[in-house]
Amino acid sequence: MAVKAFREPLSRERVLAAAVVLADTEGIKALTMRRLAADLDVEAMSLYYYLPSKEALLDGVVETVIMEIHDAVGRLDTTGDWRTRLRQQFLAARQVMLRHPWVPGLLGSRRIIPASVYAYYDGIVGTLVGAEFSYHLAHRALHAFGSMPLGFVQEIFSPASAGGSMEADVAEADLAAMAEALPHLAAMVATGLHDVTDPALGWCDSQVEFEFTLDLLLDGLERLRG
Amino acid sequence: MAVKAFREPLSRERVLAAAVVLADTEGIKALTMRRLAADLDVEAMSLYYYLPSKEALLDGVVETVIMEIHDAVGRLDTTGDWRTRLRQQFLAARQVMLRHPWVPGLLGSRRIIPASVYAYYDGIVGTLVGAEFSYHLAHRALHAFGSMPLGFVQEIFSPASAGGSMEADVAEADLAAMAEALPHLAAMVATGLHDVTDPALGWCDSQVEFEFTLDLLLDGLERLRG
DNA sequence: GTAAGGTATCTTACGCGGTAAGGTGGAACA
DNA sequence: TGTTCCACCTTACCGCGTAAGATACCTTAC
Repeated sequence: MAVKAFREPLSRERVLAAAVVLADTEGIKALTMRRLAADLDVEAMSLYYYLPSKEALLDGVVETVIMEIHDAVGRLDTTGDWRTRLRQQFLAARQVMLRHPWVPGLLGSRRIIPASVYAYYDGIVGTLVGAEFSYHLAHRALHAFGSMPLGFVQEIFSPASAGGSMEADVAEADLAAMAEALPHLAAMVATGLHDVTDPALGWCDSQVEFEFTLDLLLDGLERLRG
Repeated sequence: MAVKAFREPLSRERVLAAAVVLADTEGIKALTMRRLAADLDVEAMSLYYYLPSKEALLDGVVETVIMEIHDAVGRLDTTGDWRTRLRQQFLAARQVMLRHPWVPGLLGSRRIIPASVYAYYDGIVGTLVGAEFSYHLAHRALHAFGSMPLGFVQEIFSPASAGGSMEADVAEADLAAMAEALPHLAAMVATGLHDVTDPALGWCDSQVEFEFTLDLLLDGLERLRG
């Protein structure tokens, strides 16, 4: 008689957690129902006992990561003025996103936004109006922040799934030819574009770039405040 | 004898143009090889004579839209200071994007960036350094702009494919319950969030929001310039 | 003990997706 | 009159999400 291989029973949480791990380790494209089931030592259709569809799975995965951000933000201390608090908060979110570089793309494809996102943004509005922002300006601020509260910015060059940095691309291309066709970009690159230690969430999305843009916005809003 | 139905021969350009039209009219999900072929009165595999893969098709489609932006920007007059020029330019790009609301999502999923994008950004750098920006600040500016040169911003709420506006969502939900769980957001909505005439590229991505954020960035950069 | 019912998982099968491999008709050229 | 090449078609495969239903196991009731 073979030893019965007991396995942890499934659950919505276990499935979602495994989905996040799978996306983290092998990319979002590897996240298929069959593959996820295999990772859980189960058949694909068994997942449908806990999730009605793949769309629901992806929604759940997004929600899982949002919760991770929410938790990270909740652990921050809440002393300091509005700028300090939001700055800390967005940077903490960014640390979470760096662990899940496939989230921005996925988030952009969702049709419905989990309630936890609304709760998260509600807190941001609370911080702003608590600092004498009008609701009107707070609303504008939310738009201006874009995806920064969630820890990322739209990156045109080299999305998360790409391995190559611009430096690599440039190295591949003929630099001389580039100087001819793209004189200004070539000059910019030549002027020492980066030290390139932290490609992180896409091309050039280093800590300093994120912070620069964030501060640009915070400064501008500070001037309009009150 | 049946009348021979002559049809325009295929070409890469014709395929790409048809793909853009298909995505515009029925959404990016309808853009499959079989469906696109059917629209062109051809079998799916025939497309592979002009394009090596679906990925290449999508790359080509993106490139097609970039060219459309490039052309629109090329028709603008180039008098005025750097702010005026870039502002005009980004707003012109936005008009193109409004015709192709599926592009932001698609662009985010591309692995390689068409050369035309680099050419386009080269012009922006040219404008900036021509206005006494250092290359360093010009680089920062490019990052700060994010996807604005291409005419859109990262929209967390309600991506392009979604039909619902936040107002609709809010109307569906119990407003009283929302006031309880999300007091600040509820207050913001109550304060008359929008007139909601132009949902356009996603939730609240109205012209005024786009311009507000753009001006916030341009103002900040102007202060750092020179 | 056994029958009934519910819970969690598996089996099978379908239609649709991208695309590999190779076929075919006609025009161009020898 | 072949031969070649171009443009398009036919067939087929595998992986995907998932509908429908079977099945093993565990309770609970009698």
